[in-house]
Amino acid sequence: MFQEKNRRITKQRQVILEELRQLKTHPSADEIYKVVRRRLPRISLGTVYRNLEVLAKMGEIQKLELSGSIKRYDWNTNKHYHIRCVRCDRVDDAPIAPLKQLEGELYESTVFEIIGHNLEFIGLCPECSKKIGTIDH
Amino acid sequence: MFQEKNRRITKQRQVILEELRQLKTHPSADEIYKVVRRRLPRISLGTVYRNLEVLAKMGEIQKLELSGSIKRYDWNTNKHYHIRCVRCDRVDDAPIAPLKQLEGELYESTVFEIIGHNLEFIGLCPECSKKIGTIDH
DNA sequence: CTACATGCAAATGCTTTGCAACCTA
DNA sequence: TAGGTTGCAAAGCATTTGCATGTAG
Repeated sequence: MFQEKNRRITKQRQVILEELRQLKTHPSADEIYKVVRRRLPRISLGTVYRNLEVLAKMGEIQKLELSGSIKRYDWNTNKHYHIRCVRCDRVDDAPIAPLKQLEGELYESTVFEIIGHNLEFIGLCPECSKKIGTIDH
Repeated sequence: MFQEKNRRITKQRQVILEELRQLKTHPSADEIYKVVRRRLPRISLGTVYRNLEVLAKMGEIQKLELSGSIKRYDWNTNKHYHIRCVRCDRVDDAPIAPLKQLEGELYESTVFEIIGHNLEFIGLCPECSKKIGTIDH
């Protein structure tokens, strides 16, 4: 069901997973590529993308559904929320418990079949906050 | 403050705004382009993008912060939530009141300076739900 | 008149894909 | 050895940008 295809354990796949788990941040494919390349200098960006996709499908990692133009990946596969810096795009976990009753509230008032929800906070990280001084743009 | 520059009322800008308000959906730049081109055949996609940006800065429309790879625009400038079809990317309003206490909950437990939040529901629109029959992929 | 705006095309940034060579099970 | 996987390069797609020309105020 979850594994329609025979997945293989390749060096590339292993290292990508290890490095992502060690980072403990929410890196983009390119950030993962840069780190992994230290151990596997010949790896290609395409392979990183393909493996992140595969690992997500396997349930080993989580592909984040965030606004913004780049995809990010999370070693933590549990459902949780995030907060993103509008200025530098840094992403942290948002320490707030999952809202379980939300989807039920919507149930009777939408024609959609609800699958889930994403909650994302927007803000300024300490560094950017310092640089800007105040929130105005 | 909101209008650092002298904005001009051009034919293009007018038509884009009118058409967006008439659509009452959550169109992408390209969808708006297709519609506007019926009235202004020589308009360019670049102009559509530039004007959507300007109109959003002017507060006439809202640029939506949704996950997924394309930006969408909303004639409704009030804060509200959305539900997006995972399959066809259709976006509807989510009829649920804004959660006002959310950001306060986070206030003490994050190092970020919170600006706001986005809540997005994910689901299947009636059409896609019919086609698929069930949620499994 | 003079900024701001437009059309056009080229460029950008992120992601995906085709393909031959290469491995893993 | 069969079929998934890789590296490489090219393609894809949404969006942005440079520039000469056009136009609103």
